[in-house]
Amino acid sequence: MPPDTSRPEETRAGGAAGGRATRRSMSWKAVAAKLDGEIAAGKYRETMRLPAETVLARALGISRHTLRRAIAALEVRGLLYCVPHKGVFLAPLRLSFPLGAKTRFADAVTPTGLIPSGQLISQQRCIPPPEIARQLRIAKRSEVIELQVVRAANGKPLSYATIWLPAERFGRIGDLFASVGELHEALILHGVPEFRRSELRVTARPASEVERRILGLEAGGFVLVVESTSRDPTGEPTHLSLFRFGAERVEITIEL
Amino acid sequence: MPPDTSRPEETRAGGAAGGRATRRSMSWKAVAAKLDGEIAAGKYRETMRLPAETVLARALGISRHTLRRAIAALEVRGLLYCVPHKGVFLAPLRLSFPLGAKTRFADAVTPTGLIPSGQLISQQRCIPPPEIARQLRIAKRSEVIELQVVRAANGKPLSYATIWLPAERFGRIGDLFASVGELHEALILHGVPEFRRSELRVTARPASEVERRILGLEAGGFVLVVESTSRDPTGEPTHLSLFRFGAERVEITIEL
DNA sequence: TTCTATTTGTGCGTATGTATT
DNA sequence: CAATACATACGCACAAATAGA
Repeated sequence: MPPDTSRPEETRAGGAAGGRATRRSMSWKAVAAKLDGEIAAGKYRETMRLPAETVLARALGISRHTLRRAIAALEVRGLLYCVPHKGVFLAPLRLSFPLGAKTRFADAVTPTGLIPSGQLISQQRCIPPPEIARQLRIAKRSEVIELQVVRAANGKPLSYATIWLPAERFGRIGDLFASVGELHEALILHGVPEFRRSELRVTARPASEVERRILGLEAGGFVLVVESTSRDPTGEPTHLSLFRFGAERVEITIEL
Repeated sequence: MPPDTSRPEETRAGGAAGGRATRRSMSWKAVAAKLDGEIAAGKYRETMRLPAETVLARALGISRHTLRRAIAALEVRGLLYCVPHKGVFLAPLRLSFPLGAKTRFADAVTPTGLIPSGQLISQQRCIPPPEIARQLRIAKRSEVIELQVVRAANGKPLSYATIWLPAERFGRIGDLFASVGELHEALILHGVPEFRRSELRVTARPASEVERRILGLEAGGFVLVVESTSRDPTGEPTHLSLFRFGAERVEITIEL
């Protein structure tokens, strides 16, 4: 992007950022701050393309170099993103998704005023991959219930989750989930009054075709993958869940 | 993908997966399990391209349809990834990066046998964006120290972090960091015996040009962004850090 | 540059075993 | 019992993108 420097930010403060104005035009920092303010004030809309660099630079009375330096700074902060030969776009607002030891999906979504919903896409009883069995601390060839759940806010799909539970203990979890529409409630009906996530593993990777279709992502989209193990009060693993979020739509917040 | 169903997995077990073998060829599940085992056993190497679908299907004695169904299942689990018209590749192993309330970078890397290093790229004193000031609970126009740090394992860049600290309290943090090479130590020398991360915010987005260059990512690469606020024992925010990881290289694990 | 071979993505038609109605 | 629905599996064919000559 900026061919004018090999460093991400300048090494020393210097410049004409805040001091006396000995130059007529703005420093790249002033430009970045100005654009930052305009974005915060809502001048540009979500995912909207900004004016072409030449146009915007002329409007601000600065060189294209300076503008590009400012844009690069905002891009690193995640406010803008650049698509080569197409333009500069405003990064989409992300739905903040709190994920703590006890968070339920509904708790995460309702504060935003959106209406949460959970739908069981499929359930099946099967022998899990060895890694899943290990994490659930069950025998290698014992069965699990595998649930596929899509959760949405205001009808727009937010996450696509696969959840594994020991079949011996949670034989009817699928039907219970289907009737109450919440994993938390279904587990209570199964005799687990409380459970806690004990560990989270977070990665990001390109979305598969299935994930793109379910989450409504376009080609080249990424998913944010959150895997977690939950345990009942005795420390026994109750279930393992693999959440996939459209990366550009959410921000996951974790309380420590 | 599989045009034979609108669902990601079949709803019921059914099929001829485990039962008596009345057919000669394997079910797609058996194929997935076989490939899973071969991958776990190390038959294919990291990021290696698998044989072409036609070749692999013939070798396994199944149709290309069945093979594709199995590949789709493994792709959703993150073991493989497909690049259109190029091939199917083994997903790269990820460096697990534990990020808890008190984790230090060195603690995260040393168990792997890799040699950690941290390099201060730049430091500067400046007025931060309003959002940063708010999170640090300092006056809107008071100064902060902004550090740019690249951390590497065995010389390969792992993370690129921007760290903001109140300038009034941590005026010499940059020089201290440069001499000891660890933020934790530098903060101790600044009179902060202990600090804890109180909250994490995790997102993923396309890497900017700067990030690609620093982290050595290729075009189209994604960064996993982890933002966290740390506080001293009195609850006063000490610093705010913005970590960027090459998404395909790491897995972040969080103890709750 | 154009041409070609390779490879994945997608669609259709058909057959079969299992489960439900 | 039969009729139906469905997941599964196979073969063939073509489109679209890529890589190399």
